[in-house]
Amino acid sequence: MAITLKEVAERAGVSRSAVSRTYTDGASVSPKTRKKVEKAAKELGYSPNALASSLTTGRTKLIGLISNNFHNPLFLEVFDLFTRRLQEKGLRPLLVNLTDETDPENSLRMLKQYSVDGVIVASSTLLPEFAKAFHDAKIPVVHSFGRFASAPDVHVVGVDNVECGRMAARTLLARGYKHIGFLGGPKGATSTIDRRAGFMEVIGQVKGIKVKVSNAAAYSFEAGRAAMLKELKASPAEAYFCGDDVMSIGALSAIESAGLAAPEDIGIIGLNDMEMAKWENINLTTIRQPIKQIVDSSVELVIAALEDRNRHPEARLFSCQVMERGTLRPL
Amino acid sequence: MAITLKEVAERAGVSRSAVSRTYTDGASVSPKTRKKVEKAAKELGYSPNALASSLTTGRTKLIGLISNNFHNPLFLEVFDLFTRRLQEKGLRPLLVNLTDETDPENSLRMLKQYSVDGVIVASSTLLPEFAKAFHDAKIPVVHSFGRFASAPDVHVVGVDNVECGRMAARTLLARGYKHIGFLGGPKGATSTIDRRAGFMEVIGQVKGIKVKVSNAAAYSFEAGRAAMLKELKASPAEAYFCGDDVMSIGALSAIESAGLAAPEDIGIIGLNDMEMAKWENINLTTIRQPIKQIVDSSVELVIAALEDRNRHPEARLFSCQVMERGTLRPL
DNA sequence: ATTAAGATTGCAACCGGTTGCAAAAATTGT
DNA sequence: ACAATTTTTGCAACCGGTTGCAATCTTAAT
Repeated sequence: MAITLKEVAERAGVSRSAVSRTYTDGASVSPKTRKKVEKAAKELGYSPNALASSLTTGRTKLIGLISNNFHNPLFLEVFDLFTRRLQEKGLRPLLVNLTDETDPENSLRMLKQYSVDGVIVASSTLLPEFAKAFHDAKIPVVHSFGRFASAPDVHVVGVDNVECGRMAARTLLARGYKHIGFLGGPKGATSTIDRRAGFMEVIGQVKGIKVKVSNAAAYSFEAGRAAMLKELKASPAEAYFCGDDVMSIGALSAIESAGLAAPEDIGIIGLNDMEMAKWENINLTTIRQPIKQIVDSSVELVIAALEDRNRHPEARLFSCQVMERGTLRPL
Repeated sequence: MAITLKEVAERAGVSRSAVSRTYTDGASVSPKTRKKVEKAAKELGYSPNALASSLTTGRTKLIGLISNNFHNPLFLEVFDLFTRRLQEKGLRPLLVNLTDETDPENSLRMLKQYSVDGVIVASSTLLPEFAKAFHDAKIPVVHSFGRFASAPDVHVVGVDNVECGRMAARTLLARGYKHIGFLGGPKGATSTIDRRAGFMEVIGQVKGIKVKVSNAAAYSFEAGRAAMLKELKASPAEAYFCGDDVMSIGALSAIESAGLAAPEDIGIIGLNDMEMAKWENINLTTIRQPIKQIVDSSVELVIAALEDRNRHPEARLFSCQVMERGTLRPL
């Protein structure tokens, strides 16, 4: 077993409180005792047990990081950013993979058992109700990449998907496309619903534009490819706004398989700007989500939420930006 | 604050021990008390505090999952598998991102503070010494995707990289390539060193084969692309064994940029078989690492290690397999 | 030198559980 | 019905820390 407070205290010839106070900042310890304690601690190789201390302090510095996006390369970047940022802030991510099998009920209970200080739900496909369950259980929660609401139930950090839809539509129109397609993610996904609304709103304001709407079965390569192959059989549009980058790459692959090319025959604009999008052989024109800012802001917000448990639910939105690359014809 | 044991005990009209025993399997409780306790617990919404119990039991069911591969898409799959598997076994992954800035010392201390039951180091680029530090600190550790050693210091689960190198060489030779290239990952990476050894061993046994060896700066798209662009300037080989799939895709992109094609002009064989490798527009011939087996075996091994702390360090190797796709000329 | 104020210290109770032990209750056998 | 077992139960100590409080020690001021 590891070295304990008591052993250090004995070796240093002081009380257990003295040792404890040495490792609690703001506590009163004389430089002399501190020195003695630190010496003893070093000799024994002592490091305080964070879990034991959490018992009395009520803080574990554990943050539940919940996601169900373990197949979207963007989320590898997201996890990278989250883990780094949390580490920087002295917090530890307890990772939960919300697969279809694990029922949410269960992961909530588990996170309660480990008394996490707060929870970050990182997913665009998860329902707001899920995040709300934590809120109801009095656990500070922020829904990262969640759906915007003007009076949210829980803290949300993400992008305005409606605006993304508008942006995509404007981008396509500006390039003179007259017959355009919305190739969304799964029909039920709130992100898809919102983007579609913004998209149609802009298109609706312009005369003489033909629109096609369809949905892929998932935000995945295969689904994107399948959906585009289907499009290509019926009369395809001139350019598509795809659900996300992975789907876009699937669509590009379908276009290529059909002996066509982007942007010459069909234009594609994606969404996310994951690292891969700028690989030279993909070179995808896409709408960038500022994931670093979203992550940093989420962490900041969860910290704020656990400092003030009654903080009013807040929505933080970041604006996206078109990354001009090679899958849409030039302006 | 959450409901505690004591409150449940009072409500159920039993002692605290009775409540505790209700949630400890193997403990002796009569069906009658159990029922009373469960009723009270349900009414109050009680769930036991795992951290408090860890104090006396010495088990947290927390497993440190350490990695530095947050830019390799394969590792998203790996994390997916690890989190699922650990969850299935009732264990919780505490994720640590070992960036260049965070010194290892630090993460060791942190994991001690959270008294994780065990640690899984998931990385092929991390030195065995790092994993050993945990071993020395008496924390059960398995180095997943680590370097094979016949008398390992610590549990290792992975593939035999020397054999992978041989396999790659044989595959290229079987296809009649006479001038072949080894385009490794970073020079110091043990995985690269081992694969190169196996590769050269096989090549050395055959007469009349010309070999070129070079290294990319990292297991990354950019590095793979840069390295291949450099190759293309000097007289390139007919086919290359690339460090991994991401590098391979970078190399393919370089080939394409140069107006050449794979496999017609230059053949490529990668390593890993990440999901993306089978995307139709990539269609990479590669050597598959059985990551599911590696992950499952790692979890099993870390569990075994924490049940028997004196278990002798063990190396578990899995064999790889060539995935025949479209970037090498046919047999 | 004396006193008041401030800083430091140790005691003991507590955080939310677990567990060895002995007493109490239930079960078994005759 | 009674003794011998076996099960169940509560007490109390403990896990590794924190913290309010009162006692002690310093320091500064008169």
